[in-house]
Amino acid sequence: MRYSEDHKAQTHQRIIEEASRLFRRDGVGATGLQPLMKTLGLTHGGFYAHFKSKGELVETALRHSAQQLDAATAEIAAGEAPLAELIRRYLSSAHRASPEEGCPLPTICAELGQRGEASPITDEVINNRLAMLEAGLPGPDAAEQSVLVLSAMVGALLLSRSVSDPDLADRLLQTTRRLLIEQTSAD
Amino acid sequence: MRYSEDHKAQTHQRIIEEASRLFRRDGVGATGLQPLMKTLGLTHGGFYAHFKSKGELVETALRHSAQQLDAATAEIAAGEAPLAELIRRYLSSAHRASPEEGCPLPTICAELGQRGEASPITDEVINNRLAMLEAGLPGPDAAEQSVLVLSAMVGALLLSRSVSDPDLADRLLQTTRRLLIEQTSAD
DNA sequence: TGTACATCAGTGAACGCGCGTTCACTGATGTAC
DNA sequence: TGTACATCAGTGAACGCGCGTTCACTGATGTAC
Repeated sequence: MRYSEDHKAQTHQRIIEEASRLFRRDGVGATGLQPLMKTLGLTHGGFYAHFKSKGELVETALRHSAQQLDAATAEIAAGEAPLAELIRRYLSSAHRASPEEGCPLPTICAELGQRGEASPITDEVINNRLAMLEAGLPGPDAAEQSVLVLSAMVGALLLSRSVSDPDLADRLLQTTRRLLIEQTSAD
Repeated sequence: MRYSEDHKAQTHQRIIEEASRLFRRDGVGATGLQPLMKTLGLTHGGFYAHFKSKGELVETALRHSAQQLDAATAEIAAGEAPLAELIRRYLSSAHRASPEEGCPLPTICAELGQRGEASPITDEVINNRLAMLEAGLPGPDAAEQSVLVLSAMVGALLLSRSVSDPDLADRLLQTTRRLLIEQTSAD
């Protein structure tokens, strides 16, 4: 082989990681393969030595985002008051400002949802998030509450990111955060 | 003029209405001017007799969607238990199945939010929705509750539309609907 | 150890396509005489 | 009332561009002898 032993595997991984970031930041449609490869210091032709098509990369990158998210959540779950901490971080200004490192749901859902085909990965991500929330929720209706909490978190983050007035953006995030934390600890 | 008196005004309106539908259904980026004009039985060149650019149409069509939404909400507000009815309709299967006739927030936000510039129209739409919800909410913290309710509605609709398993889609919609209605009437 | 060869990750030009936009034009209508 | 002209909504070819994808190639490396 041309390069050192696992050079190809490393490049493969670098493509996935950068794609995972750009898809979340700009959306899948707005992320071109040419700019993506250029970012990695490569030319676009080489892409097809790694993936059959852009669609395959989308699938793989989305799965990568989901794994990354699960890892971050698991870390939080080890601490104390994990649910409140999870809500706090999800609805933080940091998460609002860095979609490329955060939850793929707000950015990706609207785009992949309606048009084309809805990938079963979305179901998987949502079910995972629901299960994690449910584990932290008290009471017999934890399963149902988890749906409301996830909806509110995704919705508030999405709205907050779309707004041009920074005060409104903060208010959306902070109010939802406060009410959700109150509500889930009081239950 | 070539055609009857207000022919141009009619065409102008037809472009806005069709664009308003397609932008909500497919997203702004995925809606081409050429297919749009073809749908109306026109050729694409004529578009620029009506709008300066696609961006101007986006602005206008979004405003149209917002007005349409306000009109529908005002109608509900005239009936009894308007808040519960509003939540019920927002989180209905009909709304899930017909994004082209519904709320522009889930489809449009993710796309227009981060990249490019966030239009102040989004702020306007969100502020309007918050005000309407607040009017229907009891208690002194109606303003804060309205933020949670809107976030949960938008989030649940978005997630429900992105999912491929119809049972999960229904569960997201129905659970959020039931909990929100319970919560807002108990308050 | 030194040379000849095979491998294959990455190169970069080229493809067809649809996009937003421009522009010279057409031709049915309303207006002027 | 009948004819000549001006208007301008809509036509359709053309533009440059970036997209996803293909493909003949290059050249540094590992392997065989």
